[in-house]
Amino acid sequence: MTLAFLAPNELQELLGERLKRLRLSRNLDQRTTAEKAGISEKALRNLEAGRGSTVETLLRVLKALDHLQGLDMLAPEVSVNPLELLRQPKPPQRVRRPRKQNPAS
Amino acid sequence: MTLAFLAPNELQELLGERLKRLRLSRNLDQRTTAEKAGISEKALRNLEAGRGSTVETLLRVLKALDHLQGLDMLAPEVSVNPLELLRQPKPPQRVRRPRKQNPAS
DNA sequence: CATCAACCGGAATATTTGTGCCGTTATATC
DNA sequence: GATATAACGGCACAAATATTCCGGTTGATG
Repeated sequence: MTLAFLAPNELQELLGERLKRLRLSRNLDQRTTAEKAGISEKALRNLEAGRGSTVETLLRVLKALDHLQGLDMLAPEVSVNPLELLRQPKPPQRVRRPRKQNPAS
Repeated sequence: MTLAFLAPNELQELLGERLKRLRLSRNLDQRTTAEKAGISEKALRNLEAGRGSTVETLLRVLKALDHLQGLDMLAPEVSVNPLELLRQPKPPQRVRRPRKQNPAS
């Protein structure tokens, strides 16, 4: 809940700190981690400092830290609810907003 | 385990698909989601298509979808193990690799 | 089956991030 | 303490992403 009150760059910093702790717990230094991830040391430093990164950099680092399972929680894979499956043959591909009403007629 | 075999851009696509499903389950369209996140619709489309995004864009969208809790699983906050706390006053800030040996002497 | 809006992707430009290199800081060990 | 080196931050340039605008496609609904 407390996370919801943080600004985007504060969230980035928080994420960076946690990734750094994760790396340290794996007993890896920035050099070998960056090398394993296929990115530059500077990109890793920027990520850990919350200074801005790409999603690709983030995923590469997670993979290098053997922590890709975190993805499942970020956005869980579909659970095929057997009950819903009978009533909705195809899940909605798009959202429908209520039609605009004629103001006065 | 199966995630570990995917290439970075495949991971990005997978993440994008899941985020899109998450948005649809919230019954939100791209326009209002992007607006709520403070980004352009195109940036959201690129994210959902796994076409490359920044960490900031990702975090903004997660926040707009009320799914910041996913961060905890991505990189969990420190659990202050009371036992370790006694023996390690300060957690290591850096990793130490074995010292270079003198080849022959 | 016609309609309307949600969704999509391309192009041009602005902004941000990555890379490589550097000197500096600081921390774990001797 | 002295030392080795992991970690840090700045800068210039290359590369990637964001924004804006656009026309086209498609799926949910009347």
